[in-house]
Amino acid sequence: MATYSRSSTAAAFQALADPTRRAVLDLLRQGALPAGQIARQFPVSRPAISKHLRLLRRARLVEERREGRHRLYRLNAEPLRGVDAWLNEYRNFWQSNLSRLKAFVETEHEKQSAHSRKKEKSGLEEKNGNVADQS
Amino acid sequence: MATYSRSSTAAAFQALADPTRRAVLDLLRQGALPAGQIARQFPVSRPAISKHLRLLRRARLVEERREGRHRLYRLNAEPLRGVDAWLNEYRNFWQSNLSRLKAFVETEHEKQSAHSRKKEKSGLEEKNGNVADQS
DNA sequence: GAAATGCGAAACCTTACAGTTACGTATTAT
DNA sequence: ATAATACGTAACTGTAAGGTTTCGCATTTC
Repeated sequence: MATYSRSSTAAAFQALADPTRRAVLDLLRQGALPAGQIARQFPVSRPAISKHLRLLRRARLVEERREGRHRLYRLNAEPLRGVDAWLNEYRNFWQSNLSRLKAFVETEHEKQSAHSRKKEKSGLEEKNGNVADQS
Repeated sequence: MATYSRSSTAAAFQALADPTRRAVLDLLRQGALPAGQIARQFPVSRPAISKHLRLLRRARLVEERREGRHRLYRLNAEPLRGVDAWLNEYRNFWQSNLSRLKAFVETEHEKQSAHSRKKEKSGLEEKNGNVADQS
């Protein structure tokens, strides 16, 4: 697909995929920096960083401000709110909550396949329903 | 770069970059599903979904369990904890906190470029220091 | 056993992207 | 004016990604 949703959140997700870009954002958390000083912190060429910055700017995760012959890049965390909101729907899942459910479903499954193997008719929707119970 | 950090968090970030994969995870929040039923919900071919699932599995965001001739995929949100942790460092930035700082820096800059343009010697580190104060 | 079902893997194509070097352009310094 | 600085852009390369169609392999069903 690759062009599914052009929301700013989607752009943020895509921008965050690259570890160098995440590191650039990490760096900018401590204050705005000119492109050159950013590039100096990474084992890649300046144009490479320039391109990362352009992508980050497209995702509105950084803002550029021309300052004489410098170009200062400043972090704009606002698009990360969308990322956070998406993640929010998953918070329940990584608490002990799911671990217990997971264990339950698995032992349940082993019991079933261990002694009554023949009546495995619609085991699909069954499991489906089970797991859905966690919400 | 593209092979910078092989941590599971990095893999998660990369997996989340694709909107289809995020949608698959959203779907699986409601319960485990076999590949076919997942594929049916998307306007792409089944093998395409298969590949997405493989990537998600590599990132440990889903777990596969063979169930007769089905393969059930279940959400595993645990790797998202790393994503959340990364994001955590940015939470302060999208609160009113930064907005005020941002406004301050900008008016400060306009004042400076408006009346004393000549003594702009090391305005770089200066600004740098300013913005760093937000932490 | 033969047919049907449910998938993954292979082979292939196209586009995106991270990286490079070389060049152009604007700004400050001399 | 000239040189140096600080960048971005262009052009090119290699590789990974997402997509498709074709094929093959288990597992049920008949």
